[in-house]
Amino acid sequence: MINFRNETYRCTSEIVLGLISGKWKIAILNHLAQGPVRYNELRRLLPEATQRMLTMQLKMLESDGLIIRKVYPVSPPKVEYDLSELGKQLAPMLLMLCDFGTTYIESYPNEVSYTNHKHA
Amino acid sequence: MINFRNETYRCTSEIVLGLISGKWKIAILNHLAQGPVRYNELRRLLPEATQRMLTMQLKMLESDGLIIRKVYPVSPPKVEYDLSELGKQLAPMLLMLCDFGTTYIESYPNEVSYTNHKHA
DNA sequence: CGGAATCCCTTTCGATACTG
DNA sequence: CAGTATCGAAAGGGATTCCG
Repeated sequence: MINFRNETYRCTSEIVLGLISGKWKIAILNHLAQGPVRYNELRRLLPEATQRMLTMQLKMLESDGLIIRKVYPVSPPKVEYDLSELGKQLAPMLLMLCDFGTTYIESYPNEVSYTNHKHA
Repeated sequence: MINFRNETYRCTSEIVLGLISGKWKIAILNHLAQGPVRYNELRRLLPEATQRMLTMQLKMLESDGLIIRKVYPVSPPKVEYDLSELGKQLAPMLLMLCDFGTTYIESYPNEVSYTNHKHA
């Protein structure tokens, strides 16, 4: 058994699930993989995320050490989010998750469909 | 965008998170990786899981096609759970999750401790 | 033996409005 | 520009009891 930050886990994989589980975390990490992004640009990239949720997910990713929040002391304010070194190491794992997901849905072809956008 | 079973996803990895997120799913899958297990043996292996939760997680894994529930029409009843072919394909991915988890907690050595068991 | 049913609490998430 | 604050709904999970 593993005790980490006052929680008990049976496998380190359970810790990782906690790191990336959250409505927008994967989407955020995938965007940051292309390079640093400003807050409002993230809002534009994830139009269905409420401001509250986006901020919450960013705060969790930051406090878990996966991303870095950089504040530029200018006016108007400028805040940029970027992957940390730890966050960059996530890449191959996220890729495997995608790969299995793709394999998985191919087992259920008539339950899948694709759309370019979903306008709320 | 991907539509799968009436849900919208931005990446197939988000689907996978849904498959394995749940209090006991990882633990169940890890045990089943050693071979088929009966219901009450799972209860013994996961003493902290309530009967209700264990049953719920098993039902989800089964309806998602990752495990197979085999009922033997004998008395007393005998039910065995086993990995499906899809479930067996999870192995390398789960291993990567473990690996990243191990790497991750090594970045925070003084927030980790280990115990053999946790007796409720 | 292998569950299902009920009740309740906690966490997560959405909608909306406001701010330095 | 980049957030907070407040309220309430929904989903996840625990405790307990009952059943074929």
